[in-house]
Amino acid sequence: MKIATWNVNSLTVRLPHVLDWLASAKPDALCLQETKQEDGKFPYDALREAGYHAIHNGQKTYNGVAIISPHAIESVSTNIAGFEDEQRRVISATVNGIRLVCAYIPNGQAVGSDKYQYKLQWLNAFTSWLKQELQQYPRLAVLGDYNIAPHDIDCHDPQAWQGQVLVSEAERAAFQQLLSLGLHDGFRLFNQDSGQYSWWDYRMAAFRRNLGMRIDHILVSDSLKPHCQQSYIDKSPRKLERPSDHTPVVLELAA
DNA sequence: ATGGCTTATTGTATAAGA
Repeated sequence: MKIATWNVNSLTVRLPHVLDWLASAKPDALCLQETKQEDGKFPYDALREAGYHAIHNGQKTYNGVAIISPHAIESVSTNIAGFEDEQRRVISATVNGIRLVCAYIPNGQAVGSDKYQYKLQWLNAFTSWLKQELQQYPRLAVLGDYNIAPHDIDCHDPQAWQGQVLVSEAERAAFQQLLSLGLHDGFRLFNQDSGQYSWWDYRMAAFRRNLGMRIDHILVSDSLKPHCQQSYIDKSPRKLERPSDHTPVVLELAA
């Protein structure tokens, strides 16, 4: 079972990259964030022709999340139960007996801003909700763009970024709260190196210089952890023409 | 040097991302 997450920064623009990546990587499930389109514009037909089922929770211009799989996608739910939110940031479903939560966690813009407060409130609601989801679905993975670099080694310049959004103490504490539910950073089960990033700014030739952040993560539950076999960041789509600023993160589990 | 680039919008500049 190969699962992956990718913030595509507009599926309208990135559909060719997604179809190419599906064909070469052959994931059992791919979670997308920032599709930036309403459900009526989602490319169900193109994906079906490529052999994939898909579910989408979208909106115009911003946000939007999807799960794509060649297998049956069951027990679909959207958003965070009990949390009023106009923004389409969560979709969940069961594939091959594994509960997949696809999440686009708010960016937060700047520490102390209204959007930062929203991010922290959102994370609080998300964590409370996931605690219940884990009881119902012990075999669970949370895949997405967390907009949090959990540790200094996940940031190319921790000194310059100290206290800023994506790395602030409150955001990192919220990430640790998620882990305290019995979740584990899938990538770090296999790789302890610094310089391992999933996002690079479009500006400053950041990708070429590897000035990035590791903010896209796959968290796995206690029950799934023993089945994890490998995890890696696939930088190849970031090298294409007109890439997303994020690149896929992959986790492989024993069948 | 607080910018640089990319996307979407009913645009011809602005907002947002991270």
